[in-house]
Amino acid sequence: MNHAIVRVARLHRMLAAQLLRRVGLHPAQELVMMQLWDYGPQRQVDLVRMLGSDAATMTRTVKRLEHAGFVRRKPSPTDKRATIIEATPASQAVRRQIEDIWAELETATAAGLTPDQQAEALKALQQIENSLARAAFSGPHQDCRPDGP
Amino acid sequence: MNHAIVRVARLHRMLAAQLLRRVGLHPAQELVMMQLWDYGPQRQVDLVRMLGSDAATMTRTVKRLEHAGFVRRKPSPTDKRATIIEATPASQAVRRQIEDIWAELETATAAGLTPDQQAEALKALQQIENSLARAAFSGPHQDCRPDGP
DNA sequence: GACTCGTACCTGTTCGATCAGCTATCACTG
DNA sequence: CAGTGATAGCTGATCGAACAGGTACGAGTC
Repeated sequence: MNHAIVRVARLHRMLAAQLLRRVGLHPAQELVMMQLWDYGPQRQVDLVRMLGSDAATMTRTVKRLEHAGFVRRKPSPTDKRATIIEATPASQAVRRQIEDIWAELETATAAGLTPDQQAEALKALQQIENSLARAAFSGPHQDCRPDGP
Repeated sequence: MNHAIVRVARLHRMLAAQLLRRVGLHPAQELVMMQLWDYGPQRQVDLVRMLGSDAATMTRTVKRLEHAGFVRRKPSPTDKRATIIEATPASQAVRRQIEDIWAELETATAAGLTPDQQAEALKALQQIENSLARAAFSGPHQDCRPDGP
């Protein structure tokens, strides 16, 4: 199963990259945009939390998106540590395209599976996700001892 | 399904990285080693083909593995372009550990699924892999026309 | 032997993921 | 108010993934 997951992951990512290049985005950047479009302006930490990403990665991703003109940053009025990220009006121009790409990806993935099989596969994936999350986050404690002094 | 695949992929990779750090390897490096252990010395192209990776990536991965003492390179006796990669005797010391890690990963992944469900999930993954491969490699042809002159 | 074409590999570059280290701010406590 | 710890964000470094471009060799052709 490991090999299968690795290969599916790579192919899925590769196909996503291929499709996204049409609009000049890289994988992971479109997730940020979709998050912003769907839930409005928010802080980087919120993006990190929602996308399960990393703060350092998010910093650079946002920087690139800002440079490309897709997002804008403004200081939070209530917390001087935080910056609010929002999608620019210009970014709305590609929103539709990205949603189409996402749908195309979904179609390509599900091709060859009956609706029933799709539902089953989705359930299995979610179960696997839960198991992996448990193993990844609580498994390695091993002892719950950081490292001493 | 897209989101599920992305999350599972990330978690799976994260867990693999976590486990592999014990033996000082990074994700993808262990795939090369397992390939070499299972099928013996071979050329880089063969590794690339078997692992579905990229020639450039393989060059650097092999370089790091060589630097770490896990593999050795020797010129092919029959083809002066090619180099043969082989696992060093020293690498055998971690073979068992890596196989254990792989098994642990498999266990963590399958936890929460009955054997029947595992078989179903594996079949679904393979079907998805096929569909994605078709979409990724023959899909973007769009017309099979390179670009003219 | 010179040409051409494909193959095997390397290098440079860009991007995502992650770890470690750093600053600024906030919230809480004495 | 000063001290402390948590939080938000940035930067440097390393590694994998992928693309583009380049070198060296092999095989076939004329």
